[in-house]
Amino acid sequence: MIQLDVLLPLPLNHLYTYGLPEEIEIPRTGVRVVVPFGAKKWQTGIVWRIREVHQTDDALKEIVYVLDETPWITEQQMLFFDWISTYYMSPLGLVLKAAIPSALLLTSQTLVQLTPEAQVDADQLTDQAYMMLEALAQHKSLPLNTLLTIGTKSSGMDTINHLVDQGFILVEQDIKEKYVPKYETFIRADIHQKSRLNDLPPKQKALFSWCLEKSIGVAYSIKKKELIHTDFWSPSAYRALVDKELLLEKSVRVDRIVWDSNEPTKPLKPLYPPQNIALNELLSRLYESKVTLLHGITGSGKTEVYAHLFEELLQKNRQVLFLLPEIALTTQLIKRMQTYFGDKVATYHSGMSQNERVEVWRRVAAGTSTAQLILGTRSAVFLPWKSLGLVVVDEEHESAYRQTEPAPRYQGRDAAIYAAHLYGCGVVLGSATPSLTSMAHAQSGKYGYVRLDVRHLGTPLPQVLLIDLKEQQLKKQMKGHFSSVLIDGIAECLAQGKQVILFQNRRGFSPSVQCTSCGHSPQCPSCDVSLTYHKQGNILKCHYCGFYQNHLSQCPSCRAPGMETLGLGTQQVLESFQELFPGVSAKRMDQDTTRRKNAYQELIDGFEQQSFKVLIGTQMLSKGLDFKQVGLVGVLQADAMLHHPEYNAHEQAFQILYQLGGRSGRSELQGKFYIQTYMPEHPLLQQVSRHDYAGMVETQLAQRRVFQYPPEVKLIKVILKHKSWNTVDKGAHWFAHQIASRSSLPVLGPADPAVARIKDQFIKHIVVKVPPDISLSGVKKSLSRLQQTFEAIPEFRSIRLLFQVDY
DNA sequence: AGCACGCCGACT
DNA sequence: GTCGGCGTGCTC
Repeated sequence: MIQLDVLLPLPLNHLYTYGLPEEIEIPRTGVRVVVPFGAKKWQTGIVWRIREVHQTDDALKEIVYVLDETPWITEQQMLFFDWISTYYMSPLGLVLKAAIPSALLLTSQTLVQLTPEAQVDADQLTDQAYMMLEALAQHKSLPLNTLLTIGTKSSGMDTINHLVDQGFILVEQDIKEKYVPKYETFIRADIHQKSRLNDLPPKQKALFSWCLEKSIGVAYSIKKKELIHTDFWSPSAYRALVDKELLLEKSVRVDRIVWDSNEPTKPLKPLYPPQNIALNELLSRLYESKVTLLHGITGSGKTEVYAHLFEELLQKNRQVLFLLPEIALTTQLIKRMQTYFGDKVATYHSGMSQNERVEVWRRVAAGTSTAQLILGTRSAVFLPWKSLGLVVVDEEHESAYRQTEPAPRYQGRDAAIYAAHLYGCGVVLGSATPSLTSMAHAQSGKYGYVRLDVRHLGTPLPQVLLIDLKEQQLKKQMKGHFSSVLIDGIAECLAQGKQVILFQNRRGFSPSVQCTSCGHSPQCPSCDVSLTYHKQGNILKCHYCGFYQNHLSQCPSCRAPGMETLGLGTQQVLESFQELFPGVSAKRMDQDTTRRKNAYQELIDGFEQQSFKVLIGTQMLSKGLDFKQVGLVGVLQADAMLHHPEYNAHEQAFQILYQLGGRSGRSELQGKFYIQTYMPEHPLLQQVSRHDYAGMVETQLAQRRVFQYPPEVKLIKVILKHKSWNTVDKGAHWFAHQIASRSSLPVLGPADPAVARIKDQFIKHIVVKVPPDISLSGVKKSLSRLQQTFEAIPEFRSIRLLFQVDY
């Protein structure tokens, strides 16, 4: 008997075994199957293993359908998914769910309908049963969930079961294929009917003659869409011609992702000598299938070097993965690649429709010449590569490569490195400010290191000025949150006709509000955070669970008037800016103003085309944007970044500030970079002011060594959540104690995270440090075992426990 | 993740 | 007495 081990896209840690009915042929591994799962549900899964066993097992449920002949999941992907699951301690089923376009997974919806010839005796029925049958009589068939809303809930299922027993209704599974191929209507004119042209009424005549001309020599060459846009279009005339069979329609399956451009591709730009040196070094390392760090400062032209690398591989018919932290921010980059490589370029990211994802998936699996160069976000590593030749991870230090919620909680950059290892190809990690971890690997020789440090246009690095807020306040030089130095700088810059960028790392109007008489600050009822004031709608909002309430001018606690806004957000910066510079056009860019589709691009385009002079925003501003006319970048308060409680706060602060500074002065003139701070003597800010990346690396790596943080040790975070504080607290202490007593590993916590309660769940963190001489996989195994023990304790059973590896 | 089952307080 | 809330356990 053949048994199939099936992987289901659910948070389950096991494969499920099914029998194969005799009439179904043995499928290949990696194909999709539909299996019964649970009481009355069908699920789509992937055949992971096939086994032949001698004794039959009647208790085993059987496969319902085999959906494919050719697998959607390759052998290499299976290995890769397995690695992700083990390394990041996430259920394999969730890796599958994250990896495969959901359109490939079917939905089962239980449908209920009346048995056609059933004789129903209405007197025998309960009211509920009667109402259900009535509803079914009207609708032919209804989903089970809909039917259950009729009458009282608790007895619904019983009633339905009863009706099934009596043979009045039928219950069936209706599996719908979610992936819908796209069809387009093509038209051709019947040339043999040309003689009838003159008998036609004018509208039809015009349309038909146009089509005739287009149809010469080529059948079905006219797209209906195209026809609609001509001057001859008339729906009624068209209908008439189709009815007379003068025009013939044909529906053709088309790809969604064709690059719709007739522009021929352009040759690559020639490289400057330093770029050429970097390219040659990268090429020589590439074929050793190693990881190389390309450390290229802002403006050094890394992208052109990548393009030359891509060309080299595309010519050899190899596939290339170009990973980007966020695709929304990279329209310029995609366009640039398309002008070089045309339809070889395809994108893959969460913003695409599921159907588009499937199209890309198919092409990558088939190894077609279109979609050979994939520009994608982290999920693109899961594609079914056929001949992967190179992975480039741009801005490798970006935290957006890490997925934290939901599981699998993986690091896209590191996953890409493992994938490259699996497919036997090289990796290039690019950044102007490489992560400390990558830098440490480069120093130890584990990674290759290529430096590209000449700004090819000769633009000098910006001049950095640290503005001491304490001193400015003493001298009464502050106007709101702007120091006079900054104001003067902005005024001078604007006078020169240049643009200004202002950075404030917080969204909303201000982080919180507080009563001036009793100090009361409205809190979220479900999370341990103060509500944030949003001027739009005059509301207080929770950034964690979305709760909001009206902002009251009277204190809800002491009834005194005078609720004051605290702290500083982008909205407030914009307002004070406009008070200081009336008439100067300014806009803000943060999550609130860019949530709408295309809003981000519109802002960027507007700023680029100088339709406004000042851009005020959050972190988003530091990401690879290229504005030619920015003369000054100002940071309103650098201190909050440095006080962040994460172990890598300083590394991240440096990266953000350094990249921000790079936005200033991109053409021949030196830009200005003003940073307001209460701690101008802070070593990290000093390093920022000297553009001293190397110094920052040295200091921070030394600190990490002393305090035992990555890359010195590996970190695993254990997160516990429960609605009762007592329960999580007990559970977290138990867990931390067990790790400490069963191993010699350093354990931090249990500790409260910055926000200790979200959506009514109390949260505790435990951090396990794994030194290099201890097996990481061994530690993970014991943690998983400990989790099982933990979950067997009744008191702790309802605590949600999850792991974050290399966070 | 769903979904059923079972236990318990709140109402016609 | 039923209704519906949620906590718990299972899915080959």
